[in-house]
Amino acid sequence: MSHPPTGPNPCDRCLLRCNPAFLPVTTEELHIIEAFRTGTRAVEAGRPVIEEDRPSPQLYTIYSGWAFRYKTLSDGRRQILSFLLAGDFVGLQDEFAESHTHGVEAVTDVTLCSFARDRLWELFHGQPKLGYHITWLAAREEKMVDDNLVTAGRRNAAERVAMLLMHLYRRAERIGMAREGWVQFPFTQQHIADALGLSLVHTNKTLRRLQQLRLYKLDGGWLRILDPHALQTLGDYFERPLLPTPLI
Amino acid sequence: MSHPPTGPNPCDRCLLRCNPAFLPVTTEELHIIEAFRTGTRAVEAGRPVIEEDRPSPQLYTIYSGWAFRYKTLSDGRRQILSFLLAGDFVGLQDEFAESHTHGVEAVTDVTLCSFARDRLWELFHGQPKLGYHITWLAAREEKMVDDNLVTAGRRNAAERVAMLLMHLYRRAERIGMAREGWVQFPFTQQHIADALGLSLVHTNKTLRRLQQLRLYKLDGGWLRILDPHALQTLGDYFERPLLPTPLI
DNA sequence: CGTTAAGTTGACAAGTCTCAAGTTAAGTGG
DNA sequence: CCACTTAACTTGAGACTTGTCAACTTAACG
Repeated sequence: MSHPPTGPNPCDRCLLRCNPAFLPVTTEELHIIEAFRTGTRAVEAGRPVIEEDRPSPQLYTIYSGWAFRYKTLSDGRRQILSFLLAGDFVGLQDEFAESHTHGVEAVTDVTLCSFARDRLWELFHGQPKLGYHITWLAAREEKMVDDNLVTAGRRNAAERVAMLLMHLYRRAERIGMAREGWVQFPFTQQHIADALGLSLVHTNKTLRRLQQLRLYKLDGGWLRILDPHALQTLGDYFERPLLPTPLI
Repeated sequence: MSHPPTGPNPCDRCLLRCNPAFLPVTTEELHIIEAFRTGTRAVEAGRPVIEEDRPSPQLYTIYSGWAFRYKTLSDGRRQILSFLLAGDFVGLQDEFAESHTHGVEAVTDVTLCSFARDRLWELFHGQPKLGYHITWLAAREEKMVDDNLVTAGRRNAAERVAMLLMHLYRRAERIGMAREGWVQFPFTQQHIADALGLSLVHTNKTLRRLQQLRLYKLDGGWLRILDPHALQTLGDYFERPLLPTPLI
C-alpha cells in the first residue's frame, strides 16, 4: 500500500490485485477491465475528486490514499457520508442520478483509476460477472452508510467516536495498511466532526476524553487502538468476518 | 395503487407496470422476471418482513403498502434507515453480506413479490439489462440513505420533520398514491422519531409546531402538504426531476 | 364501557453547540 | 536559523436544543 511513484500500473501489474483482501479475477476479466479503464488521475490532498454540483463523466476506483464522500446543505453545513480508500468504487450513484448527488474530496494525496461512465452498460452487457461485482460494491457501500446513519441518529458523542475509530482502523488494516498495530490517520478533527454529525469543539473534547482513558493513541498522524474491546463495546460496533472484495 | 384483494397478479398482468413511474420492459424481460419470481407474500401491518438477525433466503419487491428498513443497537435504540413502498427492491444487501444487515418491518399491510436469492447471479448472467436495473435500484436506495444521513447528522428537529414530510409525500405522490392533494399517512410519531434520530416527545412537539404554522395537515391517517414551499425551504430539501424507475 | 395504543403537555435534566481565547505544530520567507 | 503566518488543536463558560420523566387526553376497538 505504499504510494506508487508515478500512479497506478497497468491493470495486469496492478499492485492492489496482489492483495488477498481482493477477489482474484480471470485473465479475460482483467482485459475487459483494462479496456474499460480510461486512465489514471492523481488528486492532491484537500482537492476535489468530484464536485458536488457537477455530474462527473468518470467513474473511479481508488488506487491509493484516503478520500470521502460528502453533501452540504445550502447554508454550508457539511455531512461526510462515507470514507473511501483503495479498492472503493466511486461515482456509481451519478450514473443513475437524475441530478447531482454528492461530492468527493481527497484527504491525502489520492490516485485513481478512471472509467468512462457511458460505457458502464457495455461492461454489464459484455461481462455480467463484473456487473454483479459492481452491484456487490454498491451494496457494501450502502451498508456503510447505513451504519453511519445509525451512528448519527442514535449514538452519543463518545459512542460515535469509538465507532469511527474502530471503523477506520479496521478498514485500513484489512487492506494491509497496518504496521505493527499502527495505521496512518490523516484525518483532522473537522473531518471526524463532519462525519459524526458533531461540532468541532465537542468532537475535540470527546476525542480527548477517550484518549485520556487510554483507549487509543494518536502520534504523528498514526493511530493505534490500545483497547479494541473497550472501543467496540462502547461503540456497540463489531466487525463481522469479511469476504474478499471485488475490485474493478 | 389500491390493494389487490388476493395479492399481486402474475407479472404479465402486474398492475404496477401500468404505472408510468416505472420503466417499461420487453416481453422477454418480463418472462425472465416471472421465472425469477418464486411467489408472493402478504405481511400484516407491524409484522416483520425480514428479521434483523437472520439472513433471508428471499429478495423482495414491494407490491403494495409501506414498510421500512431499520437497525437496532444492542440496548434497543432503533434507527429507521429508509422507508419502502411499491416498486422498491429489498434484501439485496444481504446477498452480499458477510452476515446480518438490517431488519424490514411492515407499516401497513404489505404484499410482496419474492425472488430466490441464490438465483440472482443467474439473472445477471442471463439478462444483463436486469442486472443493470438492479444496480440502478441499489444506487437509488443508497442516495436515499445518504439524504437521511445528512438529515440525522446536520438538520435540527424542525428541519428534519419538514424534510421527511416532503420526502414521504413526494414518494407516494410519484407512484400515483395521491388523491386530490392527500396521501395516506400510516406512520406513528414513533416511526418518525426513529427515522429522524429524535426522541418521541421532541418529535411530537416539533410536529405540533409545524402543524400550527399550517405547513401541513393530518386527518384520519391522510396527509396534506399545505405549504410545500415553506417545508422545502425549511428542510432544504428539493426534489429533482425523476426518471422512470426500473421494476424487477 | 373498559382497555389499550397513540398522541399531548409541562417541568426539568442532560448533552451538545457556540463563542471566545488560547496553545501547539508546521510551514515559509527573510 | 529565526520571525512570522497559518491551520489545527484545546479549553472554559454559558446558551440552547433535545432528551427524560410523568401525567394526562384522545382515539380506536371489542
